[in-house]
Formats: sequence, C-alpha cells, structure tokens
Amino acid sequence: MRIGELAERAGVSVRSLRYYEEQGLLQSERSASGQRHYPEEAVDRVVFVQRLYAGGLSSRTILEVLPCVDNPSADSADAAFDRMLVERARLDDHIKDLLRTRDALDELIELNRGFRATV
Amino acid sequence: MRIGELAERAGVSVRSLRYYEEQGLLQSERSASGQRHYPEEAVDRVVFVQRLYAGGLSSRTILEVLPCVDNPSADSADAAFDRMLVERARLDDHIKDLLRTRDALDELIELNRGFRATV
DNA sequence: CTAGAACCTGACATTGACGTCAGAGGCAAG
DNA sequence: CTTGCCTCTGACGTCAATGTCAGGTTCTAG
Repeated sequence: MRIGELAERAGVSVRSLRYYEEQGLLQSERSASGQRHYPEEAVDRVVFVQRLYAGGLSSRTILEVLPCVDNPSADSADAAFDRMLVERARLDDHIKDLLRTRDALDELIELNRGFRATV
Repeated sequence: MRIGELAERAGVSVRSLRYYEEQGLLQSERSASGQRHYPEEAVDRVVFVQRLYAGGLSSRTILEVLPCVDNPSADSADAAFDRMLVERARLDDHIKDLLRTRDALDELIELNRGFRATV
C-alpha cells in the first residue's frame, strides 16, 4: 500500500510516517518513481511504534528496542533486551507517579465537593 | 525565605520559580531591593504545581484549577471545579493508555525471554 | 571594606515530534 | 489529455518548560 493508506489505517499523519523512516523505525520499498510502498505488516508496526511513543520512549530509544521485535533471537537482541527492561521500569515509575497525581486530584475534588455541598 | 532556598526545598530550579510567577502560579512579596520572598506554604504550593505538571497539565490549565486550591468556596471555583474533573478524567485515560503500553512491553519481554531461554 | 554568593531583568537557545508550505512530479478516471 | 488527488524532497515553524548567558545589583561573612 502507499503512504496515504498506511497513514489512515494506522491513524497517524503522512508526515509522521516519513519521520519514522528518517529515524530508522520504519522501512519502505520504493517504486521506480520513488514512491513508498508498504506491506500489510507495516500497519501493526506503526501502531506499535505509536504505543512506545505514548509510553514516553524517544525515537532513539525505540530504535534501540526494535531488534526485540524484528528478530528476538538471543545474539542480536542483547542490548535491546536490556534496554527494554530499563524502559519497562521507567514506565512503571512514571505510571506510579501519575497515580499519585490522580490521587492528589481526587483529594482536592473531594475537598471541594465538601465545600460545595454545604454552601 | 528567598528564591534559592525555596528552589532547593521544593526541588526545582530558580528559573522555574520565576517562570511559575510569570505564569501566575506563584506569588511573592518583594523586598525593598526587589528580591522575592516566600512564606513556608510556598514549598507545598510549588510541590503541588510540579505534581500537576507531571500529570500533563499545562501552565494555563493549572492556573484555571488553582482557585480550587486557594479558595474552595462554591462561587469562585465553579469553572475551576469543572476543569478539575475534566483533567482528572483525562489523566485517568492517559494512565490506562500507559498501562496498555506496559502490557505490550511485558508481552514482548516474555516473548524474548522465551527465545533467550531456548537458545 | 571587600570578596563571593545570591539575586535581578531580559533575552536568546534547546528539545522532539511533528505541522505546514513550496515547488515539482506521478497516477487513475473520464 | 487533463483534472484532481497523491506523493516526493527540503526546509522552516511550533510549542512549552526550562537552560543559559549577559550585565548589573544586593546581601553576607570575615
């Protein structure tokens, strides 16, 4: 499929796909005229990359982790595997921090509900 | 206390404190020579603001919510209260999304562990 | 009194994942 | 063949919280 269809199906902009390629996160075949063509699997790939971005990983970090996706055989993915564990831990910490923030908001909401009920 | 002490005690940079003031998130008394002075409560204030930043709220949004902190009486904090509920929901969605990302990472980790064990 | 922190304002720099625009070529349908 | 949509490269714009630097004032300890 061409870039427009991939963008739509994966729910990202065409600009983003070109950016992913520039960062080495996504490959494409080029037609004679230079247009990018992608296989079906590219959709899942892009969705997964988006998911990692959502988790706060940078392009560079995603690039480091991708060997675990593309070729999870022991030798090639050693550093990638370690990196993945690190990022998993970082994400876990981040989630815990957000939960604390949510709790703080809940406290404040309850406090305000109290005031609003009595007035 | 002066700005340096507040920065250290709240765990932020002096630059950030000046920025918060610029955004209306933090007030200060000025000495005759123009130096900022803060009461004890400023520490908690700054920590709380940091917490909201961590939750993904922008300066402008934090500003909108602060009436619920400063004066949780019904009349003044109406819009602020609504805004707080909205942000609470947004944060909750974000957390759920991050949990999905963590699950995806966990799956990938398990998959790779499998490969690494057999080889 | 003096050296060295700490503070002031103002302004430009940074970072990263994009948005957006320009100028040009490619492709399917009528 | 042409109209209109898709794609290409390249480059500059964005946003937000903060870093950083310059040039100058103020406070504090000795």
